[in-house]
Amino acid sequence: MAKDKADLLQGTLDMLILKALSLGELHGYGIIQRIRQLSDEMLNVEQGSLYPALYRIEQKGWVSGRWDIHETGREAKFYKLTRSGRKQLETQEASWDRLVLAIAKVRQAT
Amino acid sequence: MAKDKADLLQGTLDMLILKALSLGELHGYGIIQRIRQLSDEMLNVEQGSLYPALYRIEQKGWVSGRWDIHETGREAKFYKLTRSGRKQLETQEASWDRLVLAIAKVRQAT
DNA sequence: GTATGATGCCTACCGATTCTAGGTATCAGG
DNA sequence: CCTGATACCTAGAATCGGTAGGCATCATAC
Repeated sequence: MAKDKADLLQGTLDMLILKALSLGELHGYGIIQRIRQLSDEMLNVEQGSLYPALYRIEQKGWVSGRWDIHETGREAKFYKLTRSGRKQLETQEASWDRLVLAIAKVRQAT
Repeated sequence: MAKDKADLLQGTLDMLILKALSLGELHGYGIIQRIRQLSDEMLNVEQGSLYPALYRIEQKGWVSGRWDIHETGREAKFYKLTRSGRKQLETQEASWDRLVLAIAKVRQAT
């Protein structure tokens, strides 16, 4: 990965994917681009990370996918957040906030 | 793990251990307690996570351990941060900050 | 006095997840 | 025609935290 790109920590990718999809239906490749763009190029999700993750997430019922043809005329598999997925996003965001807070507490210590 | 305790994300444990030791020499069991206490009971590091992590970190030269007897009269292995470990702590804190910032950016999106 | 829980160390294995590195195909632009 | 971007996928490596066990000592409670 490029030196100015941060590696993800395990457990954050699901949240990022769900968040990306919460902004609207999107296909896999587009999810990568959206995350990269929203993070000001700081986060780069590898394809080899994304597709297995999407599959896992779909198995859990958090997203549903369907093949379609988008405006450019090319086929792609579009994913949308399910109701359960939206709930899961909230849960994961809350966990993330708790973790960030807890670590901040430890780091405050002198 | 107790329901009000957060699981760590992979990659955060090293930073927490280094931070705990940056406050002063400590033995393994004490590191667990210090992290738990500093985080207001939000972070609970399991022994099965800590000892292997300590070993890894020592191999990397970030901490150095020595057996000693502490005030209670019991033996314990005390670890202290090395110069390299202090530098590593700074690096990991910077990475953590970047990740938190990047994820915050993604989450801001509407 | 003995049972229990806290302190203190350790290891083996499991499970989850991300990355690397490959593969395939289409399409636009130089 | 060749390259890079778009778009999908998989296999395998590597990492790492947790679970579950083991061992020993000590203080406290019953």
